[in-house]
Amino acid sequence: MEESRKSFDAVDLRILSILLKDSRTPLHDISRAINLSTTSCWNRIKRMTDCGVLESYTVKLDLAQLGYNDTVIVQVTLDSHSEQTLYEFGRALESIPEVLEALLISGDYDYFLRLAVKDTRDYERLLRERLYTIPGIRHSKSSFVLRTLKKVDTPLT
Amino acid sequence: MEESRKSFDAVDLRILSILLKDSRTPLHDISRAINLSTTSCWNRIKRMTDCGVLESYTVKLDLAQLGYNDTVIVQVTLDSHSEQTLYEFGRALESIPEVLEALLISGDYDYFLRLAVKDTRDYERLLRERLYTIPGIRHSKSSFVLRTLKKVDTPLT
DNA sequence: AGTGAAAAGGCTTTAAC
DNA sequence: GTTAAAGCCTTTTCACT
Repeated sequence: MEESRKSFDAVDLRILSILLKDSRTPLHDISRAINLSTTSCWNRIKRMTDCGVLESYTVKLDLAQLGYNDTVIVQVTLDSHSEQTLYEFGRALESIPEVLEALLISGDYDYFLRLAVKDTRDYERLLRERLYTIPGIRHSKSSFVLRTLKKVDTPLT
Repeated sequence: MEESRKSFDAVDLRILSILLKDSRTPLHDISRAINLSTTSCWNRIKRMTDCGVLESYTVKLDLAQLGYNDTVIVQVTLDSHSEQTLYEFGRALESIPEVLEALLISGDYDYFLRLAVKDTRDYERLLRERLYTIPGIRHSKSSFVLRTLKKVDTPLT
């Protein structure tokens, strides 16, 4: 973590794009794809790792095969909007594995939650045992995801 | 892609958990962490790759460093809910890189979109030039993400 | 399913240009 | 920015339990 440059050229982006599709693509293949030596590719990847734009290497999993067949969007309104309440709400959500995403939203001082649940029974249990036990929830509204039209992690193509 | 078993034991999940944190963890380190030979680890990973639960190896990027500082949630209602309209809506969203997520939701026949934008000007441009040009949008409501309390990809710890 | 050990291949560094 | 080469580490295969 030495460099902190924040400019990336088109070649950098092409490398990231390749790594997004398959992070185990050999350097040799990357260098051929973008017409650059393997050493240059390596230096660019190292620079992007050091400056943090390339945060980590990970895997993508099929949640359905792990039993998580449904996604639920829950909109929540809290009683209070103090920093204290927000902090405790965040802490509580952190400890619930099924809460994949929790966003504080402008406008109505609402929260958007995205949950991964096994089925409707699991969803009901989660809401009753884990979510509604969090103090300070004034109101909530759930929507089941019927279809995922698109899901990507970055605007990079 | 030969096997299609859909049962995974605790050891499989531990391997996935390690790969989620760092997909470049050497097999040797994984095997030490779970008390299993490298070959067994390799066989389990291969099995999970073949059956598709381990979809792909990828990287996590820092979107802010790439210039995408803001996230916007857009809720959309369409004029028609026919399969044809849905299909064309999905196609149009597919071609907009900034649309990271598009979900068809139960209840009001609404869509949830999650957009990555550089700033408010970029958001305004995106809405005016790309989103509102899609035919069939009856109504939309935007919310800026003020804070991300939590964001993970799986319920696995 | 499991193991250890050998073979194959990719990563990383260095050096010279 | 380039190529080339060496050493190291990881992945992959194989023979066997």
